[in-house]
Amino acid sequence: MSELQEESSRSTRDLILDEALHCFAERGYEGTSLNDIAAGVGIRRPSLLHHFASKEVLYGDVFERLLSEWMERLDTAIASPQAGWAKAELVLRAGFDLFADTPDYVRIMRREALDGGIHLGIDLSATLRPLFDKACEYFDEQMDRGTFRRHDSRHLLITGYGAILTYFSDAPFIDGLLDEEALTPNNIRDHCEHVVGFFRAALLTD
Amino acid sequence: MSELQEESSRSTRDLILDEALHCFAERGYEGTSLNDIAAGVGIRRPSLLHHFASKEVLYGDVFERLLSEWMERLDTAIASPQAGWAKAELVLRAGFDLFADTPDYVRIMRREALDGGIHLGIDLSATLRPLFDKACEYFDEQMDRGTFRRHDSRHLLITGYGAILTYFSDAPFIDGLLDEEALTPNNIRDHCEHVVGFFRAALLTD
DNA sequence: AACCTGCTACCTACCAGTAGGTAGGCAGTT
DNA sequence: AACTGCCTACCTACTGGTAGGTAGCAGGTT
Repeated sequence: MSELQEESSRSTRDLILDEALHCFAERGYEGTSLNDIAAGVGIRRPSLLHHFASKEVLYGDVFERLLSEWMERLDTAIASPQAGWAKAELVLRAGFDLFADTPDYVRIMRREALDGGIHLGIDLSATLRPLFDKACEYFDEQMDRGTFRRHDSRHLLITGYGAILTYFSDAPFIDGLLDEEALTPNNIRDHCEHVVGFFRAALLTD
Repeated sequence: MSELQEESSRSTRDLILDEALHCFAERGYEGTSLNDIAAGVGIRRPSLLHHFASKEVLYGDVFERLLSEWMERLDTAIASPQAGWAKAELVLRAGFDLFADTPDYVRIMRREALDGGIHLGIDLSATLRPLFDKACEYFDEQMDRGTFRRHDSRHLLITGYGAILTYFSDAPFIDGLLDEEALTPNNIRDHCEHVVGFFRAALLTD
């Protein structure tokens, strides 16, 4: 029953989610008005509020979609049967691809990290914590058996998180430093290769 | 003449600048109202606007103070007579100390990088560009003479920028990952040591 | 000493504009 | 008849900014 209605309803819902994601990523939670989002979709604000009870709820739904998509893609990368440096490199590249594919997610994520998650009902760190812990275990294991040079695994992961995320989140700023667009496919690839090489140099002793 | 008047005037001005820095760092440009700042100082909004022509001007002045302080401290670190890895380590540690001393500056800086500098009259990248280029030259030189392992100096610097800045800007988020406060003196020192060790491992071949 | 002038720092009261959110109506589908 | 998706019209709260007034202090004139 009402398959078409649900179809069209979900479609509008998704259009709103898409536009909201883009606006929130571009200008932040406070910097984005419901009018902006509604206008981007081509409807009026009250019509938007027909689909989402409030601005907060909309923001939460945007973030939920982000997290589920990221978790899914990262989970498959982490579950790969590789081992040693090959696996670390694969996850690193998967993260890079993920961020390159979803730059708006990166920026909204960074804004949320900056604000400490005040706009979210959920606890962001707690959601990502299992992945973080699993990664820690992996690095500790590798370092115990001498495959990797010894580092503090938790700080190592935070350093990696910052190094990768920043290139995408601060792209406008980096544009000015490089005198060219940071987010062209070529430059993204270059930076990816650099980060991979940098981490290999820091972790492998050969 | 009127030395006392100027004294008290500058004092209020500075109180406003301090409070504005903190509010803008905490909640961003749009998330901060002039009422918030005025209330923090203990005056009314119109009185605040007596000292600063507009919200934009106030924000610009806050940022100007930030930049001049950062540039000054970094300049002296860069001008040190050290060489090779010792100099890189010294600048790295100076940057760490600088950020640890001024966490509000870091957060407002990161917000500005995220937004691409739309709130600022000045071009942020252009201001920091000379330092960036000088650092690039230095690394290139070291790599040419074989002191450092070969990396792309520009991407290397961006990686370093992200790795250091993130620890401070995303502190609330990192708190949740570490299960302890990221910005305690002990944890800051630990992360600094980690980053220094990580960069040494990546750059030195010994 | 008493007075006037000019200035700074602050105030209350108000402006137009915009924010998020609600009420109620209308057209089309089922 | 009931429901959906969207609309216009409206509300209250708050935004940045302005108008106009007041208290207090400095310097000069009388």
